[in-house]
Amino acid sequence: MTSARSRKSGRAGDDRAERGIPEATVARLPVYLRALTSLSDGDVATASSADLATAAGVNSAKLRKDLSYLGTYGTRGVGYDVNYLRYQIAREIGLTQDWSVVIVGIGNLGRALANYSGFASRGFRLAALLDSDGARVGEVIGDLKVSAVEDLEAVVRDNAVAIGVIATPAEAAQDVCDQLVSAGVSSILNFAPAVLVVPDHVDVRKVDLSIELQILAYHEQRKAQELGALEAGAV
Amino acid sequence: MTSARSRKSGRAGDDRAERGIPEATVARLPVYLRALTSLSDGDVATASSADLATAAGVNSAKLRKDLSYLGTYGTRGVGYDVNYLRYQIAREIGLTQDWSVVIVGIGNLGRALANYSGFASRGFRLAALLDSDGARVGEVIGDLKVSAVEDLEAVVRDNAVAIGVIATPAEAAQDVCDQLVSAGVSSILNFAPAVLVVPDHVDVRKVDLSIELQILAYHEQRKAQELGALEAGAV
DNA sequence: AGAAGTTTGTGAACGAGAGAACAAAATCGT
DNA sequence: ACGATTTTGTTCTCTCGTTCACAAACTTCT
Ligand SMILES: NC(=O)c1ccc[n+]([C@@H]2O[C@H](COP(=O)([O-])OP(=O)(O)OC[C@H]3O[C@@H](n4cnc5c(N)ncnc54)[C@H](O)[C@@H]3O)[C@@H](O)[C@H]2O)c1
Ligand SMILES: NC(=O)c1ccc[n+]([C@@H]2O[C@H](COP(=O)([O-])OP(=O)(O)OC[C@H]3O[C@@H](n4cnc5c(N)ncnc54)[C@H](O)[C@@H]3O)[C@@H](O)[C@H]2O)c1
Repeated sequence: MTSARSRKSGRAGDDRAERGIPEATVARLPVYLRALTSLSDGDVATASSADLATAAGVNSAKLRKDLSYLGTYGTRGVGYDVNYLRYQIAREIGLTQDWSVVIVGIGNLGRALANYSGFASRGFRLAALLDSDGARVGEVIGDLKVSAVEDLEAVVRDNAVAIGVIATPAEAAQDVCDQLVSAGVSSILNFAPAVLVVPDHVDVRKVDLSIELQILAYHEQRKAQELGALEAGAV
Repeated sequence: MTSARSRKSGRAGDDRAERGIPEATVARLPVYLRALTSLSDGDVATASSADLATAAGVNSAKLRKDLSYLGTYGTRGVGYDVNYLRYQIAREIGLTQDWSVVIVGIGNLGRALANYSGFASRGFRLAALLDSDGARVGEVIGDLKVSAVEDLEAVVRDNAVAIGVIATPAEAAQDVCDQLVSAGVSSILNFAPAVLVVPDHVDVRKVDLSIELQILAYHEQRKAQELGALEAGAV
């Protein structure tokens, strides 16, 4: 997994963006991208790290350090050229090319995802919607028809699909995941509350509503306790 | 914000779970809880840290350390009592009480969320569905009727709502957020692609599909580049 | 009872990330 | 031309999180 990661620069004289941006930074780049797009829409040509940091909701030092991993795209005393930086980040993330995506499990959530316009807006193209329920196959959502899950392998092959979205019940998730992986998908976004086991070369990210709510509940409870302790102390 | 955090134990002799579990641990507790529930359903009475770690998809040492923040609930040479540990985690997170939740923005996504059964299963009770679109008000989803967003304050007050879910377009998110906060909500789960500004005492967590896809795309691109470099090197 | 085998809880080493602080590099005003 | 001002890029320090490794504590077998 880490075979080629810690190698110091491949070719001589190529220190720029030395293959390997910290994970925490990668997770923030899309946020910066969004902030830049919003500034660009407002006809702002140049922005300082402080401006950008405010728009992105982060510390300005952190933002500058993040951007420094990509290269030196700013100008001291001036700031960053909004459109130029936007393009550089997009290129670094890989948004200058299109990505084909399949959604498996077209229930409540899958249908919402299929209808989501923000999907296509950033170079993510829906190649197919797949479901195992015969009653759902053939239904039209947006501009796509729901296909049978049996077509998965053909769809992935024909559309060079790299990213699979799982929106099935938890029980089916691992099975669907295995099918995706064996068809050649190497990135998976999982909405089902299940732990997925995948080979090393496959990336999995999960979105879990229930976990988010529980984290909020924990802090909410703590706030209440703190208040209680405060009142008790005041007596 | 950190006023009472670094104080050493409140009462004498009360070192157990000394108010303040690391954030990374808090985020994993719900995963452990899910693993325990699944084991309990399979009539497993006792599980070792290795068993649990496998079920939760984490390192066993990490799991043990996480659990040690709650107290010493395991037995050396044996493992953990599944149901006992399950209760302890649930209590620590605050799931032994019910939490009232409102969803604002009943479009594609909000409707899917409202239909989501996994919501209620863990002590999260939907108090209301709110939308600003008059055409949507009155529509029935699940066992709730969509209310006008003008009712927000009354709903929050009458149901002691602590958690608000935002599923409106990005443009409306900050405005809705402000309304929620001023009505008394102190935890917010945001699905809109917008940076929310809130007072210190309010917690915000975001779920952002677009960001997740972009992170996957970055790694996907890197994998492809690595492969390319490998082939070039082999020539 | 005592030896052998398990498994927890935690100290210590290591690594990653956040933020403060500042020198270097650019612009602007005179 | 040159000092004052702005703002980046980076170094340094500190905090937080992960993982290893092992003594302590428990069970089981003889
Ligand atoms: N609805 C939500 O708001 C929400 C929120 C968070 C998480 N989730 C999770 O997302 C998942 C989907 O939720 P939902 O509400 O859409 O459920 P759903 O029951 O409405 O839809 C599930 C769909 O998956 C299909 N399916 C089942 N097995 C399949 C298989 N092996 N291959 C292909 N398709 C299969 C079903 O036919 C159905 O259409 C669940 O795991 C749920 O826990 C949903
Ligand atoms: N649909 C998805 O799968 C998906 C996925 C990821 C993120 N999102 C995000 O979630 C949000 C909702 O997406 P959607 O597809 O459901 O959009 P949508 O347009 O279908 O629904 C938005 C709803 O919000 C309501 N609304 C607008 N302004 C409001 C206000 N001020 N107060 C109360 N209600 C208001 C609208 O009437 C509408 O019903 C968007 O920000 C979107 O970017 C959606």
